Amino acid sequence: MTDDSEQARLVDALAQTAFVVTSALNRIASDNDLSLTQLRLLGVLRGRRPQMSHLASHLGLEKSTLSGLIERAERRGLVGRARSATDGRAVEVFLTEDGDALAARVQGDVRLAVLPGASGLSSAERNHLTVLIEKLLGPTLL
Amino acid sequence: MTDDSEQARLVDALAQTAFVVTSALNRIASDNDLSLTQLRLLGVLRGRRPQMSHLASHLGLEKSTLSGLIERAERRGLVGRARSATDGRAVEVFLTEDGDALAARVQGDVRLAVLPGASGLSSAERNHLTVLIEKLLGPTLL
DNA sequence: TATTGTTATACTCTATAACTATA
DNA sequence: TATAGTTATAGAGTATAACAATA
Repeated sequence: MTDDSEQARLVDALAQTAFVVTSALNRIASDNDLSLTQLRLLGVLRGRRPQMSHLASHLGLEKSTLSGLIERAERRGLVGRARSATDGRAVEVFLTEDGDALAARVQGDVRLAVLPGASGLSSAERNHLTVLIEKLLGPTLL
Repeated sequence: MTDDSEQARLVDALAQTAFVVTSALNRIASDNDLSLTQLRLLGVLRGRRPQMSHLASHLGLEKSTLSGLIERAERRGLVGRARSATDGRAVEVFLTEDGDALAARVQGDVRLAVLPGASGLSSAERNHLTVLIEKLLGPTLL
């Protein structure tokens, strides 16, 4: 096999992985009345209490986009906002009790969704796959 | 390592792969003034001339969603629509010359984007990774 | 009647630009 | 002046429901 077609096959496999995993995440989000972005938001907020600005850059969103996102999540009772005690301009975001419970449920759903696919691999293969992915993503992050 | 934490690590690696690859695809799409959905659309249309209904189910979209998507792509001169010769209800979609050229460029960009990450792996590792991903996605598709 | 596609409507996500308040 | 956040505006993507044309 030439290096070129190897490359193409890996690219296709990665792209397909992205679409399949994203589809699964989208379905899980939908089943819980969430968008994919809100699912990410809940995941990021577990155990954290970031400022709006930090959260925006972590999610790769504009601050105005995040304002809207948080506004809708807050209206649904999933997150709360509080003025920072040390910086009068800053606002901290946190999960409510309901939001944390939902985040926990969603995380469980995600793990369940991967189970059937993973069961086709041996334990050694799963570990090897994990290591290879980590090695691929590690240095340059594409 | 317990099976549970193995599982969690694989799930995390897959989710991270999805986000990283999706981010890269989004950036490439943006650089070419496309949305991620339009990038997918161009990829799917290369060398094909599907009906609206088939295209919608292939992309996992509602027919009304696809109508809007195609309408915008058509307005930009990337795709065309034509009534089916054999079924007066059906509409076929195809890439214009401009659309095909853009699709080719985008495909090249995607391959370039994966290069740096892939270069951290040996040829044998790349092939093994590809095989494992294909095995994971193959049977159940999550 | 069933299928194919479009249109109307509504909501989320997204960005840019203008604004307010604080540092 | 610079930073943190919100609001106004606009456009894309998405779905549901109602509709028209064809099978």
